[in-house]
Amino acid sequence: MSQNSHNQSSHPETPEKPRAGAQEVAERAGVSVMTVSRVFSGSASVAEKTRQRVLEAARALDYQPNIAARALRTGRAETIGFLLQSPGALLGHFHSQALAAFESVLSKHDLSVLISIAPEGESYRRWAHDLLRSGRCGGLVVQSDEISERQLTALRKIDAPMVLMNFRPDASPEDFGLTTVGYDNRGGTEQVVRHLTALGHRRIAFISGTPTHHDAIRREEAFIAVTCSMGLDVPVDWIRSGDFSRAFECGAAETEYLISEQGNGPTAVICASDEIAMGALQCARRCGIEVPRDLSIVGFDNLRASAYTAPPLTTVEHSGFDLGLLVAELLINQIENPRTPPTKHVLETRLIVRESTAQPHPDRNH
Amino acid sequence: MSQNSHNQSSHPETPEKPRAGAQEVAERAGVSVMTVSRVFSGSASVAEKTRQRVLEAARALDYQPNIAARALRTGRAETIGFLLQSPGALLGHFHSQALAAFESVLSKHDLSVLISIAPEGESYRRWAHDLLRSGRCGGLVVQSDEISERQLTALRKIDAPMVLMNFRPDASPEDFGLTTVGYDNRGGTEQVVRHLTALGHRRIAFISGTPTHHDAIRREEAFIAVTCSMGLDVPVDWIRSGDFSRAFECGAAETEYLISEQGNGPTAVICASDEIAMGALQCARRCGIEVPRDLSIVGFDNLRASAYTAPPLTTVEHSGFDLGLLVAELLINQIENPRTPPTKHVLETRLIVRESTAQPHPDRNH
DNA sequence: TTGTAGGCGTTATCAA
DNA sequence: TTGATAACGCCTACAA
Repeated sequence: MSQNSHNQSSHPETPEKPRAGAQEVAERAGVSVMTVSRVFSGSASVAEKTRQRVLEAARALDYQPNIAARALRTGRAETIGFLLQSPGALLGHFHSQALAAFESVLSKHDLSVLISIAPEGESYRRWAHDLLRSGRCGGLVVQSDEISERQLTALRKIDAPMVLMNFRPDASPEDFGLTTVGYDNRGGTEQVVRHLTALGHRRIAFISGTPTHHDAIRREEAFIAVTCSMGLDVPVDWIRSGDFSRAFECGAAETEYLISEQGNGPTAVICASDEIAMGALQCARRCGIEVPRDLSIVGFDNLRASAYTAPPLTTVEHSGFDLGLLVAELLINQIENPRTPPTKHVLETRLIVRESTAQPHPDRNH
Repeated sequence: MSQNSHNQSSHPETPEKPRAGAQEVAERAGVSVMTVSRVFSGSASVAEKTRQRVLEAARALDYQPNIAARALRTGRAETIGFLLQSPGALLGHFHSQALAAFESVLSKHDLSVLISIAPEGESYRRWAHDLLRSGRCGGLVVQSDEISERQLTALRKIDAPMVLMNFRPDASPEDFGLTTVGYDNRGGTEQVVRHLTALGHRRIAFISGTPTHHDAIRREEAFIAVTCSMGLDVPVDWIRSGDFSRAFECGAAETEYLISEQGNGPTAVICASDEIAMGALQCARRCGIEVPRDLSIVGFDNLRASAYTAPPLTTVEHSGFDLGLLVAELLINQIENPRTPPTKHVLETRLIVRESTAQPHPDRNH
């Protein structure tokens, strides 16, 4: 819409003119439009004195280069799409944190961030493709927590700056030809298991997340691999599948199942997220199971609330903020060097020990 | 960047051409570019048969109208800026929810959502103004939780579709000339106080949020007004100022202060947010104060975790999702009817009674 | 219902 | 270091 009737500016000599273009600025500064263009795009060299005159004229006229004209002319969109798989994705603290960090870096590079949530029933590829093709975006960040192999293959065909955020990074980047960033879920899980075994636990259960979610898959895989390599015996029904979108409920329900084998159940439960762990905590409380005396519970994510649960939760920290910074950096690099080969990045995680874990109670230990 | 080398499409007859324009589509369909334009902008009527031919040609060529050219020509940006006051704003579940809802509505109208976080040390007005002036945005949603009167006055001068999200709606819209949407903090607070007095509480304290935050201000004002009108005596130091950005810590610290007056302290504490209440809950637990027997605690927000605290939290629910939907609706209306007078909207809140509130313990009651 | 001409504001190219 | 010119792809007139 942009109805134009701005006529207040901190500058005294403001005109009533609705919208100044490079032409007006040029006239006022006594130069050509090209010089104005050069000053604002920073492309070629302009004599310092001329530059100042142009800038002054621009300020007086409240001039801003028209982004649409620029995009049309250069064929480059100064906007990066941040693609989320579902509306719920925004509610997770990690994507929010990543987005905030991402935006802060991009805005410093005069790049805008466009948010787009996956339209129901449309292929990932078409969605991403359309954003690029219409000129809306010059690059993409794709939240790929639950992306399938097929969708991934389709995405590879898209030739534009792109970073996959939180794709399960088990293959090498050459294998799928895309730059990815993710957490070291395996390392985090291993730290948790070692922490528990060091306390003396041998009977450890696992409550997983959404079965298609890469974080859940990786954490579960790692749990199995690590417990196995340590010679721990984990009954198959101690690995419970869960659902991140109904984390609390599911944590409670699965915990109820696990503690039903009185005296024979696990002495510790590792949850694929802190929210699941909070559900587990409530279930234990309701059933009269004391944490950590009767049961140790561990989460994953280190939400802010996790230091304030009863008892405070032992968990694995990983920073969405760092993720966002890294994604921004990689994307900008791809824009500046279009032929950069894809790379894979794994961010560190850190075990935070609080009060929800302790030695197993002697009565329940072997 | 958009290096063009897409050459895979579900359609068989895909060309190697990098990027089809309306011209190519027109040729292929045997019509003029104008007809193509009409088909895609839906502006004028086109014979159904022609329309189909054009659509088919477009599909074959993978044509998408160039958004920059359109914006340049029409002077209309099909992008709406969603302006946040701080990176932290994204972490609150309400803004995330609102954003998700907002995006879902806008995308149905072929409008894009641009995220922008307030640059440090730049005036609100300039920030908003630049986004509009550069043609990046055709309208704005401004998160105004902590906007000052001065900034507000400056914003009024901007003439573009705009909605203020969560501005303290105590003046009538004509007074400040801007459309605003917010929650009924007063009503919510009143419900909480009535709930507590109905249980028999007479000694009620309040832990507020960030002093400049409109929600905190309104909730605190409402608390004072309601307790006063009910003849409750609230010592001045029972109204504690807080900080939403350090909510947990501050909830714990202020609660510690409040319970230090053993036997003479409040029997109930109302917190300006659930996170503050979680801090309060932890403090009580640490100090051996049993909730709700010795102290009732109420929050505000109904976070998902609030049903899983120990004990589950009595709180006030308000929907960020509904907020986002309403904001979208109002903004679209302003775009379609540029001269719509500003309006003010207040969303309902709802008391959720859980287990953190109960009758005051006889020993501590008068 | 369809086509023709022109220009939106910027930058690439070439010349001075 | 600066300027003139053309073109980016689309849409608003108007004419047919």
